[in-house]
Amino acid sequence: MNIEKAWDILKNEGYKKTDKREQILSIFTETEKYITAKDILNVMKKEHPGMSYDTIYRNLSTFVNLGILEETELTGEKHFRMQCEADHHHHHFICMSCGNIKEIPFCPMEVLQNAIPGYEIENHKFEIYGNCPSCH
Amino acid sequence: MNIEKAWDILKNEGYKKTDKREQILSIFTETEKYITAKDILNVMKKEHPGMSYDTIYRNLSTFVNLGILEETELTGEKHFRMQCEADHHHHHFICMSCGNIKEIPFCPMEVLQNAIPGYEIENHKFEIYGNCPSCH
DNA sequence: TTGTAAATCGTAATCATTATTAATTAGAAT
DNA sequence: ATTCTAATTAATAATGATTACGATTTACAA
Repeated sequence: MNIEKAWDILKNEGYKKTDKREQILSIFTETEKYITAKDILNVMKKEHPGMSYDTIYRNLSTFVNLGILEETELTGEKHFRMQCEADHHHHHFICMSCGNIKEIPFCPMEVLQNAIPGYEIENHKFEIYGNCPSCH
Repeated sequence: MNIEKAWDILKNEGYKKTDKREQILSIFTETEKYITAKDILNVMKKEHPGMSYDTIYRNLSTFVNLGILEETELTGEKHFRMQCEADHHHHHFICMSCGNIKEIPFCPMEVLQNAIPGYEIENHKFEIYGNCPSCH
């Protein structure tokens, strides 16, 4: 996902083009990591001292709903990152030292469904934490 | 895990036997579901109107540290349940209708480590949500 | 250029959780 | 049984993330 694609989606859904949205999106293009609402505020308030949390949370929520961002819960806080381009379903390894992520080309769901017949799987969470090779 | 076993652990670690702890533990023995601090307060304040959140959170934290309870993060809240007796590592299917859980006799970690050589896995989260056969 | 709905600001409210202090209590020692 | 002491609890306040709200500003279509 890149900024142009994000704007295509936003425009298509009738959302307006604003500086704040542009800036929030650009922050996400500059990192691979999962970041928090606070991280975004810290960057943005340099240029816009009167930046409101409402603006950030509202837009993050919009972006997640439109599939522009993906969201996960890490140690009690919501973390966000750009939705992956990948057309295939996948999961992430999250490095606890540097915060970078690695795509895991593997999903245990097919195997799993056979293990619990009769159970209707609607969603799943599969995240792996540790240290990446460069932080090892 | 049952109450007697829990008290063995607590006594062994020097914790005192109190009514509040007894009651918190007994609530957990009466359900398979993951429940919140608030759920516990709601039950306990019927008998002890002046029940304190501090008591609940402090004891939940103690119980988790001693391996009496297990903890998970569901929709932004901490949820708890009795630690499984099972001596083998496993995961849970969580029914979104009735809240009951089913043990999944399967963990994708062995397969996974081969898929990302060089990455040091320290922890993982693997939870499956959906509807169980009786809620289907 | 103007009108209007959308977006933002500034701030307050909410919700879960943690911390603090004083009072109470379990269990050991006398 | 009584006393002592550290552990536990009650009551309440503080914290931190997130959500909500009224007033103001802005994007953009007519």
